[in-house]
Amino acid sequence: MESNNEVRVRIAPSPSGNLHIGTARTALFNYLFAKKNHGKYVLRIEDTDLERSSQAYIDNIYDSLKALGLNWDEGPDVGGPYGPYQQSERFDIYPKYAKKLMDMGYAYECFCTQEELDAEKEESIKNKKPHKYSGKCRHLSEEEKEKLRAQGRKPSIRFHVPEGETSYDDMVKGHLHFDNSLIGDFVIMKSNGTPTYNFAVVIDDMEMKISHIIRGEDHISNTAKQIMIYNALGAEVPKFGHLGMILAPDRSKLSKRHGATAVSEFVEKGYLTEALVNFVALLGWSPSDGHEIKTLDEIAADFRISEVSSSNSIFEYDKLNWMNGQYIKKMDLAKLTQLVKPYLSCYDLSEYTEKQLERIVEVTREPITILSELTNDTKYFFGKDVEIEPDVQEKILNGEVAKKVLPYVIENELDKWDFDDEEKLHEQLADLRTYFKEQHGIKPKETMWAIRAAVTGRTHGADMVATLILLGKDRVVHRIKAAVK
RNA sequence: GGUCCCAUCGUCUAGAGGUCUAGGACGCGGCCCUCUCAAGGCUGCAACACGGGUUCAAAUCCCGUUGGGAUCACCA
Repeated sequence: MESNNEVRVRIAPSPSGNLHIGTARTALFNYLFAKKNHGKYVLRIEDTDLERSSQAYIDNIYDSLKALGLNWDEGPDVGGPYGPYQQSERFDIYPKYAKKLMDMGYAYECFCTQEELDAEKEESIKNKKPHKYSGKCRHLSEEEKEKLRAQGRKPSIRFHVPEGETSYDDMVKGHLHFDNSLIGDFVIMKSNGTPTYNFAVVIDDMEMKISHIIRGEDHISNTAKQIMIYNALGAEVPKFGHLGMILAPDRSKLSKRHGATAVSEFVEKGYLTEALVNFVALLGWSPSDGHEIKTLDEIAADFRISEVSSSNSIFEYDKLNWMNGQYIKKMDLAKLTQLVKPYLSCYDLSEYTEKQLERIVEVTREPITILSELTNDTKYFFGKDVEIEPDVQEKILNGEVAKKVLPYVIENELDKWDFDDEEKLHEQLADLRTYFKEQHGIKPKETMWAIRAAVTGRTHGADMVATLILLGKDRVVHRIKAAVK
């Protein structure tokens, strides 16, 4: 009895593209549900459509899921008691069930050609009637079937939809019901001998003992069909829960033209997987304590599927960016430095030691929101010379303040500055500010601007003391002298 | 078009008949801090789609309207 109560959920992506952020959210909610209920979380690859599936996409799905921390208990790579976990390796089991259904009178062979089906469809559209398969092959005699077969026709197998109503209690939407008379007899086995999606999922979920199915609400209409198959097979119907969709800001389906859609694309852009998971969890779910920055484990402990919002939610970058920034600020420095390196590949990293690189990341990480910003934000650390922004040249370096400050610094300060001692240099700069404020009435801010402009070519950037020390005396002297010329 | 789902600030949401002159977060404005950009602290702006009911009382329940979404394949 114990095994019957075990919570088993699954995520069943189809490898016809990289792992979509929406699929990632579905995976996350399944994972959370499994964790919260001490159940198993299964990964199944639905590659029934061999034409569109590829190994590269399968690898992308594995990598993305792992990067997000959504590790599965059973799956194609790790195995498990109910394998295989890849549909293309399960092709021999579906016909058995199809035959069983036919023997019991729940399914029948359909010899209609695509053309005939299309004609039927057009006819009903013309008559403004909702389209639905007529069921004309339902009562073919053995002789008729033989005749059709002799013509070389390969039959598909259709499920005979019973009369009445199909209903169930959705874990997030509540009670749902469907009028069976609106559903035509649907194909479960294609004429080429492979199962259709609706059939394969049911067989697989049944054999894999899936207890709860959490998925996007685009599957609601499939649910009726699937429940009918479970019932025909005399199998226990799992519990269903349908999540609202993630929409783009224009309320359409999230697609390429809105920017990144695959988890791997977000990662390439410089989003941290921890932030991605956290953000996506907040689409439809909210923490009971109001504290939104949470680890996967914390979210799992607080997760209740019944409290998930049943409406769609819009994917806005503002909050994702903010959250990503929060994670960047808090992340372990050594780890972050490694993550950042790919974005710094255009520079000669050998100019600095590993420790110094870490320091560069440490002092530049503060204002950034995505990792890729660091490419530009660390630019002035590299190379002997620095590129001065036109605006900075004009407004700062050509200004009166710079003309006073910079020569003074060259004359009286550079040799005194302590490039090895952060505290001392900090004081020396503070003294310099005080000096110009008292002697020339120049604001502290402006004094620093002049130096910053000369050394970094910009008006803002990392902490000045840290920057000077990192750059080192040679570069600083060179750059300040170059600026006064 | 048929069917189904959904509807609180711009966005994500809290809210399960009275505690709501509707709370939080992001974003936006202001102030403080400050060598800059940030961060942090304080603060301001901003929503119950509309119309009917039910009830002493409705953001919360019911009906309708409108709007949005999904789905109607031998794709998954």
